[in-house]
Amino acid sequence: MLLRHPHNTEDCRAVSEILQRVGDKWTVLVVGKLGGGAMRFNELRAAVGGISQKMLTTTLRGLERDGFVTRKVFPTIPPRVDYELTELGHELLVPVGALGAWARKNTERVKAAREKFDSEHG
Amino acid sequence: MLLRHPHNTEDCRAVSEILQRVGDKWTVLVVGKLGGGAMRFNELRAAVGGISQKMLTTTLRGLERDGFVTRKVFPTIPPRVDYELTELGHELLVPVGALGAWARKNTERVKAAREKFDSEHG
DNA sequence: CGGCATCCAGGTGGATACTG
DNA sequence: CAGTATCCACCTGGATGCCG
Repeated sequence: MLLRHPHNTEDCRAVSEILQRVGDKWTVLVVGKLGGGAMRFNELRAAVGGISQKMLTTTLRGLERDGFVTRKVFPTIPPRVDYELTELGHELLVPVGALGAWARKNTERVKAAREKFDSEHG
Repeated sequence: MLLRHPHNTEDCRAVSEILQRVGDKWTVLVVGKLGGGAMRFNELRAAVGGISQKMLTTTLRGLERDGFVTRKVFPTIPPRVDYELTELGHELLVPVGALGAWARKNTERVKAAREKFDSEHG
């Protein structure tokens, strides 16, 4: 038998947890932007676009806590804070990027399925 | 080469959308269980565990709408409804499984990072 | 500049009751 | 058995104001 995708409960829970972790509104957008190199707080905010100050702070704190980004404070006036992906953060981008590639490749199929479903169900 | 991952805004949005789509509380659990083959409603509910009737219905409807599962009704008494992954659903499981594999492989690193962060930040 | 504190609207999901 | 309908607690995230 081929090595199939895992479908026992524990593995599914692990998958579910990581997906919920990175599946919030901003996390992958922020991580994606940081994939290009270190950025300052407001620089990152402008690059992501549409994110509130509160949510960028919250998102970055969570990523820092989990070891995906580092936070470097320069005690200057005005203050400067740099955020950068860790090695772990870069590694996370690999499977996330794979999922993204799948998504881009199959948007049309999903869109077609939705239109079919919606037309059939009033 | 630093540009291993896509980090332009459009790609990140696509990734973000699919992650939010499958990043809800139950979707991957349900899809994961269905990866083993077709299942009836209550059978699936017992297999997933802890999911309410309402949420299983909602989750399955969403998956059906997007073309990830099929719903087959047998007009018997009592009624019987089978749910099964489509080809698209099976394909989705590949990148999702990859992310899950990454998650299982790195839980310890994340856990260690969290403990370090929490001990340093009161 | 890069935060934190507060308030609040909307969405998510659980509990319960009812139905063909 | 496999739903639908309703109510409600909680959480996410946006807006605003203040601060070192």
